Amino acid sequence: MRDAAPQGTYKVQALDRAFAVLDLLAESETPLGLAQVASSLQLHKSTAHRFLMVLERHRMVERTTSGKFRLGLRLFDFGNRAIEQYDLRDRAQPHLRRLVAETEETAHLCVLEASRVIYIDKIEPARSVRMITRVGASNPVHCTSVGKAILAFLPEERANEVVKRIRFERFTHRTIATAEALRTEMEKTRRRGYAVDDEEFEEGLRCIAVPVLDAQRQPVAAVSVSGPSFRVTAQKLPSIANHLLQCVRGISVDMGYISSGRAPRAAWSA
Amino acid sequence: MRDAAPQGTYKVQALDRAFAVLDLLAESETPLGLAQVASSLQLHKSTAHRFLMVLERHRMVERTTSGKFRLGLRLFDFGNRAIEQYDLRDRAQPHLRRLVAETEETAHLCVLEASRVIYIDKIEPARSVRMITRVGASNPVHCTSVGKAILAFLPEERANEVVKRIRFERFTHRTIATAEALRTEMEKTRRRGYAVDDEEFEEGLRCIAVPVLDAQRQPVAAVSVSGPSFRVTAQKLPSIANHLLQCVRGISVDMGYISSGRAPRAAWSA
DNA sequence: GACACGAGTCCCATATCCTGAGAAGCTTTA
DNA sequence: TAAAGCTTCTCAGGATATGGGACTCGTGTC
Repeated sequence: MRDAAPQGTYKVQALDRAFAVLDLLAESETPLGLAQVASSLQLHKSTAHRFLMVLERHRMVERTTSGKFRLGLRLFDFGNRAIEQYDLRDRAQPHLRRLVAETEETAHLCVLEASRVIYIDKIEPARSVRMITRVGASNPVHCTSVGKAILAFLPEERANEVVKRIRFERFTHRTIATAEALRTEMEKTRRRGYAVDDEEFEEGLRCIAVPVLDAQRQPVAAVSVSGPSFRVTAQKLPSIANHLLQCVRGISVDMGYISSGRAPRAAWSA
Repeated sequence: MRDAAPQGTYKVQALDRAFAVLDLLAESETPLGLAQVASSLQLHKSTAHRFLMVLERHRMVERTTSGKFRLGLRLFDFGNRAIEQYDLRDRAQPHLRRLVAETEETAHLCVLEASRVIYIDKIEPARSVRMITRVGASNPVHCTSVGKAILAFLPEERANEVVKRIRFERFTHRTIATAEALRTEMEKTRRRGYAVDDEEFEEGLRCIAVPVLDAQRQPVAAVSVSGPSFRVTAQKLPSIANHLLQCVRGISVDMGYISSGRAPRAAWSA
């Protein structure tokens, strides 16, 4: 996950180093001192020091009372701006809330980026085992319901590009391990209209997802419902899928992708 | 607001430039092309190009289908990690929801940074004029109820440091304009136990705030209720303040700052 | 109380890394 | 078809970041 090797034709050493510092602080559970940063990244301490001072001036990092460094709130600001430009999140939230109220399980909103899905939002039911997912984090497409939901409805060409980039990492014994298996799964997903992750990412966790389609009928995001396998049973899937379909329909309307008047010829109606 | 002059003893030109690019994209309503970035920042186009490519590799910016640049989702990830370390936000949320249900006005959760308050979270009532505040944004302390709430309960020494750094920018004719006036206002705030922003930041907007105190009885954050002056009337202030006090009390308990058993000798009881 | 040690801060000469001129693609407009 | 505008790419020179090292401060050890 940590891409220490900043390959790529264009290079600005100082930037790579600065982001390495931010990465390090992001991964770390606790704030880090100058010496720790310097040695972890193999930077001379005076180099590390200068970077940290500059980052601090930009409020990208801040110091705890004990003088150690952690991520700064400026990043929080940037992050919110970044997501705002999508504005999908704001509009989707009420629909997600309703979905959670109906299903009493956790709902996620995700978008695709490269060959990973990023969690844009998460709503948890009042009483539930807290899920470990974190808004802002990302997971591989091949082992998540949201990933498969988006992938399945992407135009063949783009889907292939994504699949090409997947490293088929295994998480459980059910994780899809080959491009071939993934393709059959995609076919299945298209047929039934929703994607399922049956303990493929985490033992005991079952998820079901449906894509959000834009005006051009391209998937721009996906919504999922996740819960422990004993609650999210095979029998319940169609009913949950139904709630999901209503939910994404509402989101699409709110985003102005489809008019609310007539039922759209939805992907899942095919 | 835009600090084009990157003064400070430590300097890494490349970093200042990179952050200037991010700033620019953050401020911009629409994605920008390479040429626009280059001319706005007075960078040579090939320099701007290199920066954007590197930033893209780090997913700090991304390209729209038309090839223009906007902030990338990596920032969203970093941003979430940044506030996660506070974890105040997660814990405070249920209490804020209750507060909003009780008052039917918008609630904000803020922390102090330098001489500005940063909006960590915002909850809006079901039906209300949408407030223009944005989570992640910051405002000066001297003209916000949250700023004054925190400031008033800070140890004298630290409060002075903050006040020293304030540039007393005016927003309305009621904005506090001098350090002296601010100090009297602080005194008043301490006496009554809550801070008020009476159209000092925006005409027609009245806010009331109370600090969240940690185990050492230091203010770490503040919660506010904001609404149009005709609804948030002078008569209602004490009642709203009461809800606020209950709210921050709940937050303090959840954070483990105070035990829920006995009533704490609260700052406002003095 | 003296000493050693580690962590952070600061300065400066040097080599490295970034810069920006410019040329060459590519796309849009006239 | 030409021209203008935007983006991509290359390269040599010199501004700029680098890291050695000195200095300070705080903490633990004897």
